[in-house]
Amino acid sequence: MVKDCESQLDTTFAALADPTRRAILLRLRGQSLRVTEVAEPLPISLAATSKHVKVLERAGLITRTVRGRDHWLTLNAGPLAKAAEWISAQQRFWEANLSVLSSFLGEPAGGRLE
Amino acid sequence: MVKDCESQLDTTFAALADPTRRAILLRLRGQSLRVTEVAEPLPISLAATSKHVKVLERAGLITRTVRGRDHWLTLNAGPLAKAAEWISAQQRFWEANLSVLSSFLGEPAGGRLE
DNA sequence: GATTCTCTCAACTAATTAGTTAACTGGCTC
DNA sequence: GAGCCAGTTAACTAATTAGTTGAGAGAATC
Repeated sequence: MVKDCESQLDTTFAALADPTRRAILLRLRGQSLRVTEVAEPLPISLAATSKHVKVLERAGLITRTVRGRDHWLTLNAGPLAKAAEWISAQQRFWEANLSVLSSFLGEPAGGRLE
Repeated sequence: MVKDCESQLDTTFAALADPTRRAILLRLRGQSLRVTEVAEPLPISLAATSKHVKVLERAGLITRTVRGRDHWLTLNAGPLAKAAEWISAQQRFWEANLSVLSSFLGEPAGGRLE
């Protein structure tokens, strides 16, 4: 399934919106873990963890390597780079926008904002 | 309502997960717009747009200034910076993780991943 | 003051989501 | 092969979400 940039951002940001999934990503920094190991500190069932892992995998944020009965999970930063790119492109206009805001604040009431 | 860092990330990423809301943020780069103006190019109703605006506002990504019957919307990049920070903190470990992966790939089958 | 314009809110629907428990598949180990 | 271990899947529930239409509040205009 080929996913366009827009819908990849959808799934990436949606995956990052859940604190449990962010915790999983944080724990995978610098180490590969099995699903059970990922689930261990979490206050939810293994089945629920398995679902979160699947969401992260479908978002391309982690990679699964099956070895026998163990599923090893590894970080995959590609989509993160795309997300960071979107945000920084947005931030590039922040300064310009701040000046818009300040000119508005300094403007007499009734003036147009642009 | 004071929101801790974690739940702020929740609402920020959740707000960014919707393509309509990202489109709204893109359109607000460098200009303030009224809700109707924001809604105009969108293929949804004004009421639906109003809801998206409220989501963005509650996430702190935009600021609303009411002037008479017009609601002027302005970008607010604070939460974006927090989100970018989280991602870049995560990316800081990408290189380390790549080396983990490559050592795994070069390892004979059956070896441990860490 | 009647009308029009801007925007929100209420009520509803359909779809998605995070969680549960229980059952199942497949691999490892006595 | 009997039993255990790792993990997914199925079926269900409760909550949330994105959208609709219709009504209503307030401000501007004629």
